Amino acid sequence: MTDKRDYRDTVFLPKTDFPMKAGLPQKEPGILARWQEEDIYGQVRAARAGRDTFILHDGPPYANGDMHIGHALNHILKDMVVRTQTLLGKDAPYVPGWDCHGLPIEWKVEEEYRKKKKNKDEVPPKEFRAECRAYAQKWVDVQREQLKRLGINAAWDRPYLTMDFQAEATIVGELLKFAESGQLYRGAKPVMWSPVEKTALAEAEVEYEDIVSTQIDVAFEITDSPIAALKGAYAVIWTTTPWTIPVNQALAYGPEVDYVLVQAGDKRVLLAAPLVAAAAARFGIALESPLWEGKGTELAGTVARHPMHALGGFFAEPRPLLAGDFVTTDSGTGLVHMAPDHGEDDFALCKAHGIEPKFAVTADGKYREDWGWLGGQGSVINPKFNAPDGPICSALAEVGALMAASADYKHSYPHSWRSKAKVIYRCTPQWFVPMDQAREGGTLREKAVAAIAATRFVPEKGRNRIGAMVEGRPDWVLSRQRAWGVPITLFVNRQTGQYLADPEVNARIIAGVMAEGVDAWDDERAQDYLGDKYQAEDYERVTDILDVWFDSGSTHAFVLESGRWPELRWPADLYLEGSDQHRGWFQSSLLESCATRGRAPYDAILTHGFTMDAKGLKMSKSLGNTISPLDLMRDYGADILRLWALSVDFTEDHRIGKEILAGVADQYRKLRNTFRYLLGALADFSEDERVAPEAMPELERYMLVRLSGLDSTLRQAVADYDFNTYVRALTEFCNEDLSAFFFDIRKDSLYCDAPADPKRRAYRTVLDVLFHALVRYAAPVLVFTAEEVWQSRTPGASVHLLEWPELPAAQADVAQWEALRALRTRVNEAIEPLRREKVLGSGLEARVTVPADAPEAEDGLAELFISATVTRGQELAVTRTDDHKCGRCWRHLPEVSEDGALCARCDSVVATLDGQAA
RNA sequence: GGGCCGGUAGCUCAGGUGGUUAGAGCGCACGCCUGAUAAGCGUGAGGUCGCAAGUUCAACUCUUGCUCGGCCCA
Repeated sequence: MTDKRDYRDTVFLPKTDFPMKAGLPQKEPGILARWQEEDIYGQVRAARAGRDTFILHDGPPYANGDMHIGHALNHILKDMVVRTQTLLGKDAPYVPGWDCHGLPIEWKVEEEYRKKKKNKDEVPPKEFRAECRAYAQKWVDVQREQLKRLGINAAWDRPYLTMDFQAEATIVGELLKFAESGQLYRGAKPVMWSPVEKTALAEAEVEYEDIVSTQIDVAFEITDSPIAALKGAYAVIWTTTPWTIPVNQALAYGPEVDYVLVQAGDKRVLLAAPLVAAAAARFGIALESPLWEGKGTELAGTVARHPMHALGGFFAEPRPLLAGDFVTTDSGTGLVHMAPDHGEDDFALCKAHGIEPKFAVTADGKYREDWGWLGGQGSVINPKFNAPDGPICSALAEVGALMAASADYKHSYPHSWRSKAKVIYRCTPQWFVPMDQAREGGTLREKAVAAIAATRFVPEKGRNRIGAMVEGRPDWVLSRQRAWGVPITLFVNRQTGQYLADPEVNARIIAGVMAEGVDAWDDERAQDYLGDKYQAEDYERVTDILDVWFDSGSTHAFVLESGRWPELRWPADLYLEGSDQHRGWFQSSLLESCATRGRAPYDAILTHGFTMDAKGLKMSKSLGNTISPLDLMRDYGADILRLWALSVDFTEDHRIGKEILAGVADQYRKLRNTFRYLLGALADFSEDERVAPEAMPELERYMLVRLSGLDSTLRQAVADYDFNTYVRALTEFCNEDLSAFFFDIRKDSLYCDAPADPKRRAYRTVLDVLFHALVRYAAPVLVFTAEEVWQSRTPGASVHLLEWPELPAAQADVAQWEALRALRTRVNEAIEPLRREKVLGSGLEARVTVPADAPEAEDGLAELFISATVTRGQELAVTRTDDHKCGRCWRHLPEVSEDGALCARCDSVVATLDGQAA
């Protein structure tokens, strides 16, 4: 025994084939293929059949283009919700969907036509819609594969599409519920209108860009006023849209604004006092001291006339000065010209005074042929048309009404986001849902506000955001003058202007759309739908289509309620989308459902922020800072992307970039190694080895208590949808409690104690408990890695069928252990200087003296400190031990006769092993 | 331009109702181990808590303004 024997082969080291290096980009597709082959989604459904359900209703992404980082984040979060609920034992089905109608797809198809020099208007609508349908289907298929790759567990072979005939029929049915209950009206209203696309645009279809416009000052002669000084003077208005002057019908002043009358050359002009200097600069003449001053309210009853009054007719009518709260002294003259056809404020103010819009500008942006001034001319968005030397300004100059004109006003102006062309406000007949119509149970607005109060918001601030929007929003404009969408299936009586709301007719319409889709709404079938009671020639068949937000706002009806997905139910437990959807889907669903069912289609709303680049700036193609989830999955793997999404504070805007991903990858490696250690340390573990918690050493029992603490933290995090806390708690537990503490201390026992030693058996029992808990905790996050870990120990059924772990109850003196861990930290601090001085290297060489009143550990402090002998004395001190080093366990113990000899424990273990070998 | 939200160490995040030297993990530096080894352990250095005023005995925490960024709207 005196020869220096190498005891390496008597030490029980961890044994595993589980690789340290993940190789996720290569490995994940294989796991995915197996899940698909074995129908993992169906297996989970079967495993949870009959349990309480948790319904997350998927908000449909638009079927246009590749998956981007926002889609990835959103779907990872949804998958995390579904998987954690499933882990908790709920039946949480997930039916994905896509939004398929709408302008962007239509535009893409038109673009194809333009490339082929084909005119869209020559293509039969039916054919055009078929191409839109095919285009949408193509991107549904592309996005489906991309989302699958993220490891999202969903009913990928049974998604919902808003263009399914059943969906289209349900949307029509929902619209007709509005009709039958009288919650629709046809009105005229200025809406955003694109003269290029000849259609009304939704706010979402408009973007703002800086442009330079012509600004003009126009003098309106005052013909009558209670203030004598104003008669014969000129009210001067300022505008950046000269083309609206031919449609002017009134002027507006601010009631609280101070006005002055000043001499401007040969004219006396009226304008706001604070703006005199700026106006003088534009006019290029001095504006002399006031001839009159007064408050806006004094201008009531003042009447002016249009500069082109000589044209007679419309232009000869009086232009009253009206009080408008929206008038400010920020710019212009403090007097605003009103064209109710072309501005929201204008429309509202004029309507209140009985002045109706004139519909002077046609769909393509020209004045209609019979218009008294500039009839047939335009387009009104053309800069030359509006220029200081253009037809409008020239005519105004001729009659001496143009005070100033210059093409130099820089401002932000709305443009169509597809054509990039300028848009205008234009009054057109549109279908509306009234927000404030008095009804049983309150107005739609009141119902929506009440529904918001009854909904849970995570984070809570979302309530305020959608609440403010609903309280302030105007009536819902439902109609679009486009081709690719669900038709507004209404018949309007040509005599009365009333739409038909006959349930029998409506039932036939719905049946028609169910059978043939939106193509069923055509003239040829009008009489079939109307039946015997009505004559087709008496009715106008509405040809507008529905705002796509009405489509998506109806998903709850055709997905949750229809029975086509029997695993679902109405209402949903949760809607989960980006915070932009407070204006979008959350709201359209809320309004649709409140109007037809009196409550929200969801119990809770979870929102996430947006993903910025590494510097916190938004991603855009023009900045070239976009990061594609497809690239990330190729380079890092889906599990890394998932870990990133679940590590950041998704409720706010958050960042992604190289450094951040490197950090996430480090975090991943640590988790992976924890599992690798568990697998290796548990090699050949069998049930015979298991020890009851009561029979375990204190350290093992303490670790079980720590684990149950982690368990509570994770459960709470799931309940709060606080995934950042979930991931952080999990990794910190692995790092601090396990790797740096428990595993490190018990290394000696695992390696050197006899397999049958009660301490080692207890340790391995706890490792087994840890394994089963941690692999489940990790499964919703690292879906691929958890499966790889699980399969490597227990090949067969998927880890994703398992339920939340049940932990053995254990007792430990936690306060005592906290004191011990604090002491351990102080000992480590004390060892460090000796390392610097090369007095010792390994902590096993440290002889530690602790204060007499220091806490004691069951198996001694040396084991806890991973040090040599520990004694008690006055204060904490460390010296190098005099004891010799055991040749097997490397501990320095008094009983070891010389370096390389064995300690009592090792001697016994080796003897047994030698005996077995012999 | 308006509404709402956010800006804590290199990174990701904690910091009830204002109260001693602002915390964690990772990364980094230095060191230990070489029987979890492209692993494990230890120690340490990093922050004028976006900026500026104000309220207060006391502010990362309250108020105002500014700034940067974001979403929505105009």
